[in-house]
Amino acid sequence: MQKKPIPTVRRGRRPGTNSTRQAVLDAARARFASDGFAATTIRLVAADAGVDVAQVMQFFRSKDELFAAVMAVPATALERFSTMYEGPDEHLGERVVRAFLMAWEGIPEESEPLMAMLRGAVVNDQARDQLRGFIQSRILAGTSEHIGSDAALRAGLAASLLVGMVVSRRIIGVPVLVAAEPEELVALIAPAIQQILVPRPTA
Amino acid sequence: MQKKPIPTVRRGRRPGTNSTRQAVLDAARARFASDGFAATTIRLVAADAGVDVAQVMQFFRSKDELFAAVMAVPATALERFSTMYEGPDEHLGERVVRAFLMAWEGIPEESEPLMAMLRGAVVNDQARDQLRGFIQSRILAGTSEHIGSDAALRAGLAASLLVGMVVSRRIIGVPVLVAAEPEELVALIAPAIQQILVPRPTA
DNA sequence: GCAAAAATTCAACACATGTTGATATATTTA
DNA sequence: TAAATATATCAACATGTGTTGAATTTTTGC
Repeated sequence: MQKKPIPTVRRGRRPGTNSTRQAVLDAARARFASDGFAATTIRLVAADAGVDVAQVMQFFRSKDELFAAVMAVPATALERFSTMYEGPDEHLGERVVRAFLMAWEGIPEESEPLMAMLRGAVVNDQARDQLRGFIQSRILAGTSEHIGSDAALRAGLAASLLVGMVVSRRIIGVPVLVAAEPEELVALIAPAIQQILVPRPTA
Repeated sequence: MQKKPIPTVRRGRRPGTNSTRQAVLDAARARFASDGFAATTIRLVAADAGVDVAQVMQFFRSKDELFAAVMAVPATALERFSTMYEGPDEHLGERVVRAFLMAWEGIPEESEPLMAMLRGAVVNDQARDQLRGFIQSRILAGTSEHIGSDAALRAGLAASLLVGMVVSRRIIGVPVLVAAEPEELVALIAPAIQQILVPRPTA
């Protein structure tokens, strides 16, 4: 008797260095960003990463923790966000709009977690909490000196409107918005945001 | 031998008039609006309506068709929408913002289908298509005379921003926006929308 | 060198979901 | 009144999902 005829895939640990965990995380990030939380199945992520399903559970303990790991990344993206508020002047609106567009349309490593958060916010508490915090504090953090007593409302409002733009462009896929050049969008939206953030007429 | 001891619930058709179909539709509208498409199960809708699961399938043939039936209603809400553009003048932005707020915060029969559309748009093609059409054409339809060559982009953009406001207020639940009075929101956003819709400075 | 730990696959469970078929009662139609 | 149709319940199936446990191989720590 011979051994098993053709062991299609070897069973145990594979030789060499193991980069599987990162592969799983990358696959998950892409899936959560493009398919949303509910439609992303662990089996699909595993297949994308070329790994068994149980591996995903081994590294990250549950689907929720995998999602948390994916969304932990935006912390990086958000730092870059903050620096974009430096240089206080009357072009605040323009800088804010640019920051949003760049954050959501930059390199996948940074934009995908944001998309995952956005898509997930409808179904997943974790994502909704994170997005809520993002909307409420992101602009306010960088501009508190500029605005008056209703600063929080104005900042939250501005962020909300910009989230609407991103949603329409990246999730809903409204043709005119998808087709528009980023600079075209900046030119149209910046004055509006400026007007919301800075009480006085555009100056 | 007696008959069955206690037939807890009678089996066949019940006497009198049947309002079940409407009850199911109402329950579905409320569920889709508050829980979204994926999280709304047919069993839950049936329970809300006090009906067996199979009834739901009997009346509407599938979950998708039930959702379609729910979203067919906004046609009504959208007519009301159109009339709000009458009276062309420089307060266009204000009227548009008010129209959005009223549509999404009015009576449940009209606002719930819109919420269902919004929540569903992330997961369901049907909802996404409808929302896309809504964003692209709703404002444009009532304002084409006012704006210039890039009318479509400006209209789509304005609608997108307003959708962002509704999403933040009704779905994400951003505290400052939830707490704000509608008129407060109108006062802050209207000038911004006006500026986007009408190229010239606010006049 | 050897035992413990880590990485990997396979098989299966438990559960929820959309959907269907059989059956029973009421209403409507012929 | 008899047949056809509409409304209602129940039980079950097929499928997909997150999750778990056992088995197998490699690497690592002592």
